[in-house]
Amino acid sequence: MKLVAWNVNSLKVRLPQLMDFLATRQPDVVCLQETKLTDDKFPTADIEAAGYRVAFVGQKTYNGVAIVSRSELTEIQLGIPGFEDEQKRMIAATVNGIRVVCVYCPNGQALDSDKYPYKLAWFDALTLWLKDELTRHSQLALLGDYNIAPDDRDVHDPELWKDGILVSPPERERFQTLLALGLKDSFRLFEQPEKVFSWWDYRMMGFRRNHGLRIDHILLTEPLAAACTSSTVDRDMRKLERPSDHAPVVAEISLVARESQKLDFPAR
DNA sequence: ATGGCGCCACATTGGCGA
Repeated sequence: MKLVAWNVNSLKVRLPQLMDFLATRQPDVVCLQETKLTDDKFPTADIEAAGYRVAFVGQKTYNGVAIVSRSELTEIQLGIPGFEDEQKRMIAATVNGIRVVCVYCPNGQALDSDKYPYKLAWFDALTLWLKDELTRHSQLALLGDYNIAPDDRDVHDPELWKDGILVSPPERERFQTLLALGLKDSFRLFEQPEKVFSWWDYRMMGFRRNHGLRIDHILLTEPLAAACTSSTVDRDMRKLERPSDHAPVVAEISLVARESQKLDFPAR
């Protein structure tokens, strides 16, 4: 089972790339961020014609998230329960027994911006809800654009970014708090090359020079982490004409391993 | 290295992203 998170930076502009991605990569689940579309403009027909189902929630100009899936989507949740928010940044659904949580976490803009405390509060609300959600779902995947580079290994030039937005200690603490819920960073389950990133600035030839950050992540609960066979970044999508500034991140789960896990360690 | 690029909207410039 192939799970993907991709910040498309406008689904209107990137729809042809998404259609090509579905046809060539054959993913099972794709979590999209920054669709930037109101629900009445969402391209449901195109996605269904490609053999996928989709659940979405969006708004004009900013934010917007969606889950594209080969299999049925049930228990769809829009927004973080208990957290009042105009911004459409979270959608969750159950697919093949896996609770899929798709997030577009706030950017924060700058440490002295009003958007920064909002970012921290948003993560706290997400964590509080996930803690509850995890009591009901042993198989949960948290995918999306976290807008946090967890470690200096995830930053092209740690000195340049030191203590700035996306890497500040309070943000990194929020990421660690998610891991402390029992989630694993799928990318770090495997030996990886150095300087693998998921986002590169459009300016200054950021991609060509690999001046990037790893801020898009797929976190997995233990049963899914044990069944995870690979976690990679699909850099080829960043090489296309008119690319998103983010590349898709991909995790593969062995359904056979997942099933044997369930037999070996039944839910308590 | 202040910006640079790309996307969006009550647009032809400014806000925002990261």
